[in-house]
Amino acid sequence: MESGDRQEVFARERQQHIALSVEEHGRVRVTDLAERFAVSEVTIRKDLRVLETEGRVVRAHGGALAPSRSRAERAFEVRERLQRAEKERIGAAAAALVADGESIALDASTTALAMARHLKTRGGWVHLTVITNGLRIASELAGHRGITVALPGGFVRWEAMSVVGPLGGGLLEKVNIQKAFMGAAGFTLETGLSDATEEEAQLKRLIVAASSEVVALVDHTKWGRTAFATFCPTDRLTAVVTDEEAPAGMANALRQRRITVHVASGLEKTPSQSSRRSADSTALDMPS
Amino acid sequence: MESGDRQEVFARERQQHIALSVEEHGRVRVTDLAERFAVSEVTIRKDLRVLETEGRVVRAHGGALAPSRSRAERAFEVRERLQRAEKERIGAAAAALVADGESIALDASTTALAMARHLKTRGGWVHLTVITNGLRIASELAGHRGITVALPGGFVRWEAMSVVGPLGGGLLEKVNIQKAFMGAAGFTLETGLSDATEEEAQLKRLIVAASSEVVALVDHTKWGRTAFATFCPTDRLTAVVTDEEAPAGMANALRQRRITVHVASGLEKTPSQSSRRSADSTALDMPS
DNA sequence: CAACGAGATTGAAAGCAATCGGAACCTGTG
DNA sequence: CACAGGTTCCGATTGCTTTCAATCTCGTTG
Repeated sequence: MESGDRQEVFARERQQHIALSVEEHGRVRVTDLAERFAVSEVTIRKDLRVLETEGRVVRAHGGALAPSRSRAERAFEVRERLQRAEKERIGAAAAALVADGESIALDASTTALAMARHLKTRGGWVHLTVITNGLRIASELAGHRGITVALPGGFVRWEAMSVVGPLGGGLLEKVNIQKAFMGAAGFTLETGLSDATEEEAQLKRLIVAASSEVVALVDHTKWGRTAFATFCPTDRLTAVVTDEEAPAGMANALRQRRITVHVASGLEKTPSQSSRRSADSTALDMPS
Repeated sequence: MESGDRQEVFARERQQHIALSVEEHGRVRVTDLAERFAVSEVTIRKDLRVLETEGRVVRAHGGALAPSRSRAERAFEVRERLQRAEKERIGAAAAALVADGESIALDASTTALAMARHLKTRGGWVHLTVITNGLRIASELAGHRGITVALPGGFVRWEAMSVVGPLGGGLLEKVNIQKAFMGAAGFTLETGLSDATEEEAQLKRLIVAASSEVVALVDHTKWGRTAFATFCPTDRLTAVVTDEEAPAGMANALRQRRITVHVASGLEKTPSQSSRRSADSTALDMPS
């Protein structure tokens, strides 16, 4: 950019070339690109980071690869990777709150997916009914002994692999749900649980309305944030499952409102014998 | 691939190859992989550990195995393999019958899944609406430019990864469908299209009722067989897409009833320029 | 028109993290 | 118990992130 004989090459322009190169060859290396465009490797890495957030390449140590899967799968997997460890723990703790014979609802969040995997692993169900608007969750749980899966009807939102829309009402108005386990994009005391899109929020409101109890599944990054559309006020919540880094002040405020706060710590390792009674080990007491 | 002139391969890339290898062969051995990628066995074991945490392989002494798929996935895959080549061709021919701007319905059959894959590949859609009760199809088509996917509500039948049940009515009573593409377990002139379970047939009847035209997707093994529940009488059919081995007599009888019979031969290869008019190349004339 | 500041782009440098394989040591399997 | 196979720890190397400052563009202001 500074001087010399090179022609002007805008950053954006260079990124396009990199993207094309990845498309063509399937893989590129940082060192090669730096040489080819006569810029530093730092700059190339910045370009790759931009392209990665756009979903056009997948970064790897030393370079980048062409994204293999379809757009929907990619978008979903990116979200799934974020705070994976926390979601895993939250999912395990939430799964422990479910008793055989219940009817529960799960939304289409990645945290609920983690929970579904734990329900699946636990096994031994005689009659568990799961209502979900998440295609991934439905696929995951289908065919497991003792688990019945129901989906509301509607349009498929590929960003979340979820079913939304006014058409979905039919099922949700007819069923009774004991506990709804809901992820969210934001969670504050004042606004409750909120999500990024109105259509997703609409369907979640229906789920909430059909449920006796509502359990929020929110890792610490969701606390204190507000997303576009609220679908569940704080007072409607029965319990909140979160991780250790959630702000203590807000957690205490929730307890004062008689909302149980389950903190899923990374320590508890009871994969097999965690019956539904013993597993909420860290509930109700949070250090500091 | 094997050795010698090995180019720099990113760790992530190598892991992808290992995962593919496991998927394909069902099992891999550490020593083989170490030789193939010209890295130490320690490194391969680290790769396998990563892939295991991602759930893509299951480690074992000496190597790794493909993760045992769920009952639902196994059942589905078995059906998918049967007459795969025929289903592939039928799917391609059927996809050629779809025009941009239409609303179509697909059932949860594996033949419809093959068709969906062709719709996806074809691309260039501006506004195609697909109503399906197949979870696999919905997942496959979601997120593709110009394609809107809708699902009826209901319970998930794991055997077919389909949505069934009386609750699903809501959506299907409100929408208009131009063409319904329906697989079947049996097809005769007298009984029409039939399926093995009543609940699946119930939902298909709703789809048929909501559609202007009905196109049957039936490979030759379905002809002349009758399954438990009929969901569409022969006279309701607009067209039938099948393969070359379908009985000529029955095909002619269909044509006499003014039902178009498309025979998907293995020869035609018109992936790009097959507009909706030209694509029924083998329709209406069946040799021998 | 010069001066100024906000914003974008770039890369040098320093510190951090991932990758890899060797070696010592542990473990599952026959 | 023998031993192939696995784990853990370590250091070397390479690549990555962050910080910070230099440079350039562009719009605004005096």
